[in-house]
Amino acid sequence: MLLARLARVSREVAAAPARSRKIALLAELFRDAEAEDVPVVIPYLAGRLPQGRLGVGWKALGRPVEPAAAPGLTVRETDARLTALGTVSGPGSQAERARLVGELMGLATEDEQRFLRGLLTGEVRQGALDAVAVEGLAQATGAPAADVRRAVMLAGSLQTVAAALLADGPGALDRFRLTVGRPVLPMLAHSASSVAEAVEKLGACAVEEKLDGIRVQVHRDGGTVRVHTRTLDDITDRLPEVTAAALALPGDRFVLDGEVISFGADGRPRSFQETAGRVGSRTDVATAARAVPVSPVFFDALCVDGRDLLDLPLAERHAELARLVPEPMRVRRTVVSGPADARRAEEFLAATLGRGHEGVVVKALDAPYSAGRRGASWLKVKPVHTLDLVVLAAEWGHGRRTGRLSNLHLGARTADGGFTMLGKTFKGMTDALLAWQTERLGELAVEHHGWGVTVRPELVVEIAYDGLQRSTRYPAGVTLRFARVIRYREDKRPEDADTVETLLAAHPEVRP
DNA sequence: TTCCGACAGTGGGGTCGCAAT
DNA sequence: ATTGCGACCCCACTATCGGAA
Repeated sequence: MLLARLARVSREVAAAPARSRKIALLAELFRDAEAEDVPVVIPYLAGRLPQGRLGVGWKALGRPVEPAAAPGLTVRETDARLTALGTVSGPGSQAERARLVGELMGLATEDEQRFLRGLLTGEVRQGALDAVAVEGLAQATGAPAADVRRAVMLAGSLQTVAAALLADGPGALDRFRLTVGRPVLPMLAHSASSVAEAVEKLGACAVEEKLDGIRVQVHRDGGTVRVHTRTLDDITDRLPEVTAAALALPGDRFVLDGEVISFGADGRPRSFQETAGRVGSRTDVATAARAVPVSPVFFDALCVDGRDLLDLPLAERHAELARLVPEPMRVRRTVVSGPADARRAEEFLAATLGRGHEGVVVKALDAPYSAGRRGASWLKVKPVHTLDLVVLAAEWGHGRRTGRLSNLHLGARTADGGFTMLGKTFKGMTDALLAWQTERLGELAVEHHGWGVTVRPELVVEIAYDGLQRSTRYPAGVTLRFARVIRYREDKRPEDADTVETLLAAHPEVRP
């Protein structure tokens, strides 16, 4: 199959607003793909490369290359060239990668170049990723969409399921069961603004402490342990403590879900930055482990003694977890019978925050483990802080925000009457707000740049954030975590904005 | 008919590893 | 030795479609 066909379908998918139309377009393409092309066609139209990321970003893409006049690239040749590109390393590799990318682009038409750039940067912007591709695959093969989706979650891979399905038909889906050693996509949580709201929605529930670390899925099959991240990356080699802990448990074949976090000598959790730095270290793991030892803390069991627990209610899965994993290696929790009991949940949240943790996750006791989904039966609750800050600049948006000033530079007042930048945010804006701020900031602009505008520091905006973290990028030595816009405060003047001093005083645990 | 669940898009900051300077 | 890029951790929020209620 020619790459040009994929590029054209991708453009049509992007242009079709209806999800059903996107699915139909993908299904048609998948039906026409030859068996050898399937392992490439499916991920490409789901906006991903089968090889994963190749070390090519905007810089390596470089200057535009003169496009080919007529399409000639096949899907298979493209894939072969990108596979070769992915193996390049060592001195001179950046230039070599750029050369190979340029060579490939030179063989591609303008349409194909656009598609390839999207794939390489991970931004195809066609309004369809894995979920829509799954529906398309189901339609192309006549298999029930729910069954295909479930197989993908259990396989942790769309292309594995696609290849099996197109080769052997819907019967192949039965092969995809929870298997120790093969990671499944983890269940995720929605947010709730308060514990009371969460308990109101869920009824009888468990309230568990939310640790600010790295999500892990741990598989043990006899003497073999594998540790995977939320995106199913294998990080076993970086976390010897987790392997040791899993091997010490009184079970032979199990899959556990939990968090890895580092505790300080005082028993309190270290900052997310410290834990993440440790988990990210892979060159000298032994040294990193001495400096920042980590502990696994589990909250769910997907499989125990080889028995699949996914469809059991949380209450039963937790009973299995408690049988296998001793107390200190489990997340603290309390069980609440319903809204009438919500005060106990509030107290538990307060105690959890007092221990230095991030918040809680409220989970319905009767809910199964919805692998790969952001189920409504898990609700996280974290305290939110707010500040009044001043807009110092704004950047032009991309995609659907093209032509709008989007990303705001946020400043806090300093003692000398000036402002210091604390970070940026693009979150929390409606289309109407984007239009309004584009207009208003245009009026306040003092300098126009390619990236946006700097403005007179006059507009006050109320910002929500999750906490402070240390920063080497910003002059105050701190930055806001997960900053988002609540609303503009036109009733406030810049001299009413919050100061760096009050901000630092509110977060004594963070020292710039 | 209205409501709501699921998705995709739009980017944020930090840290590490690696190659280039 | 330092700098810059890319990958991958953490993530919030809005718009939209389409099925559920």
